[in-house]
Amino acid sequence: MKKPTLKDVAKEAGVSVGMASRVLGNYGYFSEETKEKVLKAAKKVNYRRNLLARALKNNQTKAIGVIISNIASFFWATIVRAIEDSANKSGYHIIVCNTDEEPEKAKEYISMLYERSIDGLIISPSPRIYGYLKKISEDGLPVVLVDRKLKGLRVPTITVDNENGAYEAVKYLVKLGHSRIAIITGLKGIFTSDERLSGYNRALIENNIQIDQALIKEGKFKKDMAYQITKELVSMKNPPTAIFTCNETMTLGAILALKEMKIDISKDVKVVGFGNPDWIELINPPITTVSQPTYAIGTLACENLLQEIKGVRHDKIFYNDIVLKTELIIREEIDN
Amino acid sequence: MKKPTLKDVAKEAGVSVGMASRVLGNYGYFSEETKEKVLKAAKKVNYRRNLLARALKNNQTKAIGVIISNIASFFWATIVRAIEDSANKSGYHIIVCNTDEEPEKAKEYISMLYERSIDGLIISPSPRIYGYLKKISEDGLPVVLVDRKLKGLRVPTITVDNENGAYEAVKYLVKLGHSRIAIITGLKGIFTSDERLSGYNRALIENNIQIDQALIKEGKFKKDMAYQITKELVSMKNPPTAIFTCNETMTLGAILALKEMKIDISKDVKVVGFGNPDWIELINPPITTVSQPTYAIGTLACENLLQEIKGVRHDKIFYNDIVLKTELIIREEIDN
DNA sequence: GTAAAATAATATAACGTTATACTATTATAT
DNA sequence: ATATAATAGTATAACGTTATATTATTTTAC
Repeated sequence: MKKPTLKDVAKEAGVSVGMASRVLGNYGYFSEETKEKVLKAAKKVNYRRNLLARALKNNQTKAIGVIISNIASFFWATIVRAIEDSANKSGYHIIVCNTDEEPEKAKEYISMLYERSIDGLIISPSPRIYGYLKKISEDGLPVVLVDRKLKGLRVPTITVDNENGAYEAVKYLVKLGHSRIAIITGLKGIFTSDERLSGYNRALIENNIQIDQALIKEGKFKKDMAYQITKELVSMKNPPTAIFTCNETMTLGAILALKEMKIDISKDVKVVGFGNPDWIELINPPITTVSQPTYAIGTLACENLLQEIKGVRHDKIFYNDIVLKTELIIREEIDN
Repeated sequence: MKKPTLKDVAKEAGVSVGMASRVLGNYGYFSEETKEKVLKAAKKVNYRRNLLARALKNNQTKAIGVIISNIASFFWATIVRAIEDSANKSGYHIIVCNTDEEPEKAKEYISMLYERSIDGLIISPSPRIYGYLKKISEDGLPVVLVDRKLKGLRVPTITVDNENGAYEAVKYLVKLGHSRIAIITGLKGIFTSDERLSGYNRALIENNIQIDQALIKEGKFKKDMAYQITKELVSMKNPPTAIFTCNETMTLGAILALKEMKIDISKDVKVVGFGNPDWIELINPPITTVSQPTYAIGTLACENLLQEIKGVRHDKIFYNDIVLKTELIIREEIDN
């Protein structure tokens, strides 16, 4: 019933607890004879080490906290999968926390993770928790930001070039002849939302297209909001001829709205989306999207965190700020 | 730098460690005066409890292991999200493990989770690890199976009615006039695969349709395999007029193959799929799918596990075996 | 007014490790 | 032959909690 401990192994082998620990941990001095006795005893009593006790003693839990908005999305599920793969390889495990973009939830989770003595934290932060993160990071906890930067936080950061990704996408639409291009943005204030909006603006300005505030709508990364907004956009007196959606979920919402309204997305209203989940290929006629290397983002985030955990981290001036490239995947046949 | 402990609080408040623990834990006797001193001291030294130490002492980690095939899929991501929501509400956290259906990985994870002293395990099992699970469950670890049953394991189980779901889907195809219906199954031996195949068989037999082994293909739950198999099916001398795909990933693969081959899925080859992610709505013309209550599955799994963790669990004859209903979502206009 | 009961606080022993200090025995070097 | 170093092992003290036994004080009861 009760789990066997080192004490049980030691008793069975007829040695001290310390000796058993040495053999099983393979450090310090012990004779061949003792080794065999201990190993046999461990097997006999069916011993398994208690990582909890070890964590308390060694002051490292081999646990990594992961705070994101919502695992139930293609983007984050892929990143988290990559993080877990990478962490597991190094004997770490991850604790996944979903905030739904609510700062209060994030704070609670950070607090909980701190109490659980995680060795490091990977977080997709909102500016609202800047102070919290700053404190926790300066307190000595290794932190890596993923998908979003946070000005002032000098910690490794893995992002993609959102501004340029959006710029390329919108420029592409301009090249196709569009001048009334709407954008459905993410939640205002979030790094990726703002950067993608910047890219949108730059593409328009560079092409001397007047920015129309009526075409800039905040979809908050939500499918249903994008769905609603799309319907509204199309119903305008002077509707856009193209819509740029700022994440995959909103791309889905927009497409569903257009489909329902029987609008031809190859002619009447073109859609280009940020994010490239595998089901994008289902859209008919096909749409162009901005692809992000999601799995690589997760891997890099974890690898950088493990680096931080291992190495000298604080009072350091240099830190990684990795910006990965996006790729514009053009899917329609261009004949104009 | 170092985290403040109860010792620091006690020293600051001028009381014993035990007293500080009592006040903060709100148990046993303590005076109003002491209470205030301790609370003030805790705030002053910025005390945060150490859940690791508590876990070691109390012999409960408030950690739940979750072993699934792959979080990077709509189905599992939703279930895991539900589990996390439910666990978090009760002060638990989850450790997610991806096996990719490899029994060796599952065994390693179970071993790791055991060493980490999880309080309970939610697992989507393969028959290959029956022995392992049996042992660990009889050893006293609360276990709940999710999505798949395992004969002989007397632990709470949350599944959907796979057999009936598949039966209804195939019956629907028969009703539409199809008699050459192919099935792309999941990994052989896995509960859901076998049950869905059973439902397929029953629907055909009941309708006096000869079962043709050439139309039964193992897609192993993989998109690429379903893609390949679909191409092969269509290229047969006597090809099927309908395909039943056994999970959402394979539905995607099949549809992409048919699309690429320019096959009309409303006439030439009909597709009905098990699983109903939100992007299904993108498919044009629409297809019929079997919908599962994914979020509810996760919630129930976690709630049942928490029940097990709390209550008397062993030597018990009765245990929950919850089978949720699926729903056939018919999307094409029936005009024949 | 004294016994019993309730309250308040402390000291100590776990939980299962690992690291350190220490003792005892060999092996090596001069 | 003896000092030195390497080897083998034990005992003990942490890590930060919480529960228990213990002592001391106050309150209540009859």
